[in-house]
Amino acid sequence: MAQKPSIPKGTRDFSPQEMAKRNYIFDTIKQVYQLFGFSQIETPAMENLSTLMGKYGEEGDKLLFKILNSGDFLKKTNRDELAQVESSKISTKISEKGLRYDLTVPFARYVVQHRNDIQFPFKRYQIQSVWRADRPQKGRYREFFQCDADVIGSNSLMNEVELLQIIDRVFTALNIKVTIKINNRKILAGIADSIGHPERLIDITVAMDKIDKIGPEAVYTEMRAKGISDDAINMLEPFMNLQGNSTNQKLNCLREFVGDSAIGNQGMLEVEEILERLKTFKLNNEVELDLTLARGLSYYTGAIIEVVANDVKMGSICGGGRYDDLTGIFGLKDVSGVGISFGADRIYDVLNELDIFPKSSIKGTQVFIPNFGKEEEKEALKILEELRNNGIAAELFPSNAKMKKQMTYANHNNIPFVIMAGSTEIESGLLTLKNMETGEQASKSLNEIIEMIA
RNA sequence: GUGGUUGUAGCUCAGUUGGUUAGAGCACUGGAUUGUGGUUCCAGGGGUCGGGGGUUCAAAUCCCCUCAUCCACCCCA
Repeated sequence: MAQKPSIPKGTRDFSPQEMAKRNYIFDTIKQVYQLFGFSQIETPAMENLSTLMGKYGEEGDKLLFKILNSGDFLKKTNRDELAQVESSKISTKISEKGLRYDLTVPFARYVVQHRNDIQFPFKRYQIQSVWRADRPQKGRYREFFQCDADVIGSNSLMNEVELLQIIDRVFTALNIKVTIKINNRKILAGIADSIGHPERLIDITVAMDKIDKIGPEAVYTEMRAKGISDDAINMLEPFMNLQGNSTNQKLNCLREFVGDSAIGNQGMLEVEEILERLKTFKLNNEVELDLTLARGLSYYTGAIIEVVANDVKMGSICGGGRYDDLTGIFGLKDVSGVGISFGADRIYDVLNELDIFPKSSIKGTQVFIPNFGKEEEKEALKILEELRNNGIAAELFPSNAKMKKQMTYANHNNIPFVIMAGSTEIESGLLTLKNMETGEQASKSLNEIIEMIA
């Protein structure tokens, strides 16, 4: 048993059937991205650690997979440091690269590096795997695919609106009912401002975010533990009970509250404009202003977006937001970007749980031809060629195995039609077509068969 | 990082208060059926019971350690 091979925790193999389903998701997303004028790029699986560190907050840094330097990496450390046994101190000496944690930061790096070749605003999409050293559980993997679309080099809120439309279209195409939650970091900053804790923005919002799960009292307790004063907590109370109110009610409450905070006001105006512009379009899913939506990634500065499936219990299946200064860290100032990311693996799990993968998404070989031997094979190859020329996916068994074995192969691979081309068929000129679902057989010419299946 | 769950055949799992040679279904191989799969019947191959240690005349079963796994929290896609 100890000899059994395995793969690292949180990673997965994908069987042919699973790949067909996954490709259906990727293709759907790709199609919508292209429809909105985004073009594709790819970046390496690994980045320099200096590119990745410090971009995702304290939690994020811990979850980075680091790659050990090649060669005798311990040479560069000195004995005193090693003796301290503090991995955080020596890790920078023995590891200079890491696996990418998301696609947004590598993209920001890409933009800075290729700024001379890019015509702004730059609309790119990217579908690649990312790695996080999290503990796996339901809907959470250590290696998973993100499908990102970002617009960089444009402040216009039209980008936010378009991204929301993309989200709506993708989930409509996939037949998943979702709630699109939006908020704005500037509103959260305004709230933190107004209660006199501008520096505790993240702590406050992360705690508020949990109100649905743990209730108001527990939220207050957590805030007190983080050093938020009772006065400030009291001021926050009206927000705790907004859940479920209409967007207008939320905005009204907010207007009173952050009216004298410049940044809060700005955020409110942005949200209002986005919602106003969205009215032009008929969306199939609800867009909800969720003032407790925070998102931990530290680079967001404006709009933030999160999508949850209505009918399945699962973490967010899509998220995103605006980041004003991500490229600034790499030396390109004043370039604002906004993007979204679909979690393909969670979407897969949702589709599976709801059992709504369309049958057409898992279509494989249409026609199977058993191999009857050297002589018959020649004829079969001609038929095969003709079928393929007509766009019909077809295959011939590579060797003259037993009929039972060959039929089992066709059955196992869900191939709907089998064409028998043995000596009797070759003599008569008519082929035997077997429908594997009904078991019926009929003599037909190749042309008739092609017409029927194509 | 914190808390819990479960480890028995390729897969899903039975296995009584510790007691002969550890079982079933599915899958696989062969046959009934040498040109017909999915249904049926017959036969067969497959296991250091996660690993190590302990208690006992005797351990899959009890105890300790360890590894793995899944789930929840945290965080997120």
